[in-house]
Amino acid sequence: MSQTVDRALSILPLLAEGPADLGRVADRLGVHKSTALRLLRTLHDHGFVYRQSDQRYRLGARLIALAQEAMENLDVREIAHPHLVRLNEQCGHTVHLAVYEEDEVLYIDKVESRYPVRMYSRIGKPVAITVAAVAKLLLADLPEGERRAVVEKLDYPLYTARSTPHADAFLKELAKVREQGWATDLGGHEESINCVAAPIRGADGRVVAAMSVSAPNVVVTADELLTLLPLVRRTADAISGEYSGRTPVHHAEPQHHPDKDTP
Amino acid sequence: MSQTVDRALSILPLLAEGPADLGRVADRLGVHKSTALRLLRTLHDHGFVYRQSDQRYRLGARLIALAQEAMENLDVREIAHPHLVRLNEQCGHTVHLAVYEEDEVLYIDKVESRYPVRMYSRIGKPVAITVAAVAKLLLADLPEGERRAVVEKLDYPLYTARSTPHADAFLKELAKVREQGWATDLGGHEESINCVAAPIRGADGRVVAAMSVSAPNVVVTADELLTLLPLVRRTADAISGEYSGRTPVHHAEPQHHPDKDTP
DNA sequence: ATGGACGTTGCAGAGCATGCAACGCACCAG
DNA sequence: CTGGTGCGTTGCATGCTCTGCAACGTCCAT
Repeated sequence: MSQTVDRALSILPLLAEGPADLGRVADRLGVHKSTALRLLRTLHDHGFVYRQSDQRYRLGARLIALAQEAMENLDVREIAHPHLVRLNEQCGHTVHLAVYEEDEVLYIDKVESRYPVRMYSRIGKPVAITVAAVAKLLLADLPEGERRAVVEKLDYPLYTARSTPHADAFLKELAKVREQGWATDLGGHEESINCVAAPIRGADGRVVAAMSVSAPNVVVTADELLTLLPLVRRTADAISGEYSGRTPVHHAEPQHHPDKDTP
Repeated sequence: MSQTVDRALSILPLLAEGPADLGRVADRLGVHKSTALRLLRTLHDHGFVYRQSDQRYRLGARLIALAQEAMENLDVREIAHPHLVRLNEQCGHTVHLAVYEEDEVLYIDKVESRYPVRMYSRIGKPVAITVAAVAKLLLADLPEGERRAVVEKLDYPLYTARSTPHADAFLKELAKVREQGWATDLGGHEESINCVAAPIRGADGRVVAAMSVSAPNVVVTADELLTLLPLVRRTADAISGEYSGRTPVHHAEPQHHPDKDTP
């Protein structure tokens, strides 16, 4: 809508690929160098880009700080975190928390597995939306029309032989997931990794987030993982209760939340 | 430099404080509602802001994803991480990694204490620059002129009785730190928390990052913490060596880095 | 009903971003 | 030393694009 801002914002994903010099930025934007320079300067003044010693531009610190604030403000995350930790203490596996936002599903919290074999994922990274168990739960709860629209325009990469192959299959899966109130990903993203997930609901019953437990085959089989389902669901329900204000919050675990930072 | 972009970017920190509606954004920016609307729309199209169900605007998912990429691109972080983990395994305390960037010092990695009493801090949050041990190391290494300039324009909040009170004291402290090659924060930020920190240097000897071990008094006294200094310095030196390409990288620990994400 | 609060749209005017060309600078090769 | 090339930077005139206004639609509370 606003050309100048549009161009400026386009610089950021570009720099996310790695540092770039002025000429490169100008080229990629399709504008004159002087134009790119002024945009970069403005971004720089706000701390969104940083000029490293070799004069090339990188993404800046303010961006990281802002994103962190954005996550802190997600109150589901704050409420859920102790529950995720407790679940991890009980089962030992990696626990994820994810939300849906405009065609993307995104991890907003994670507790690492206590087993030596861990999986790689990261907070803030968009999830493989067509296969992830948490994504299924979040999409399954969208209103019919929006769900169809989103599902239609997705790509369906075949990560493995068990990946969701196309929109139709995905819609069927979503229907099943909505029906049963939980979801799995059995080797759909990586052959050897299984997940089981449950939804977190707000006061109005809408799914506001989803959580999952993931573990590689070498640690537990899919069947064994499924035996954790009741526990996962109970945890998710507990979070739902607290989030929607139904459950009085009982601080069971050693809390640590004076809002201060320390070196 | 560019008015439009400038205004648009100013919206983001504003939204970081919490969700805001159109009128509020327009007021805070000092522009007409229609102007604010168009800026917000542009930000929205790029995923930097998100419109929640009550029509108010929040920071969006792309921002989080971008910041994550920005951090991944910091190669010090990648190299340092396994070392930080190992250090944490050895001493059990919270380990931090921080860098300096344009008048700010910022945590870019953290390994949580294994003791039940933890401290609160977060990756991405600017550090209390006048007292943090890592900040002292990073500032101490700036060129004379820049260091003075930065130190002069800082605020010196008195978090505790031991906080650095003013610029002069800080300059003295920095001189000492530069001299000895390591730094501490003994209750300067929070009365009961002590830190000991060491610098990580690039091939040219410049300090590129700093790491610290922090622990509350109730777990170890300041003196006990200081006995960890050699270990902290060795760790920092190991990272320096690897970062500057002097040390052949030996993958000692169970690595887990297929660049994929999983639910 | 009716007023107010809020988001949205079309429009005309001008403020502001744009591209150009010229400059400064570092680096390299001759 | 000198000419050349590749970079970032600056001043300026042109006109595109952003701006504020006013009017409209909607929702909600009075």
